[in-house]
Amino acid sequence: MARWLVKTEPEECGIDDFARDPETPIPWDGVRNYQARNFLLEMAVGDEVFIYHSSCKHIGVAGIVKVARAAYPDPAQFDPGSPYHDVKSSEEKPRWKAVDMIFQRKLNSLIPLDELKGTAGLEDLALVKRGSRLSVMPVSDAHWQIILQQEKNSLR
DNA sequence: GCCAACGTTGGC
DNA sequence: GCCAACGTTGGC
Repeated sequence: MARWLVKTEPEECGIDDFARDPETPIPWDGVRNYQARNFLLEMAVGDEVFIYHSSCKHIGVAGIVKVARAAYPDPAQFDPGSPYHDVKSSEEKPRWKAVDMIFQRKLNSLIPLDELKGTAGLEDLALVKRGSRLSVMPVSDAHWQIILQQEKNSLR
């Protein structure tokens, strides 16, 4: 099983939106970057995913969701009314993908970005690298465990 | 294929 | 709101 991290603006779709209806998968759409899309394509049902809140008051890792449906053509790319519409994409040759994700749990407390940056062992995580704009990224087992350990540490 | 211009991301 | 960093576009 692989593990991932995705960025989102909580105003748009944060961990609380998953928690509100924990039995219902939510489409993860609107990814319009090739590197991020390629990671979406690698996701398998059951993979665990950190939800990271960006561009907001409390920036950091907020919770965990699971992949509920593997990659399929993102419907938004065909919708002229959508901000994610892509005129260069077609039903025959869809360019962009979506996956569905479902709630797993909220972290006991949000792990802020500056804590992630200050933690030994996370230097290689794309998230903490300067200028990184990648919105979907793999998380190694080691990185995953370090971040969960931070959650435990914050309880003390 | 190069690269300047442009639009977007995202922390601050 | 600012702006640095980045990805994409399009002329050549």
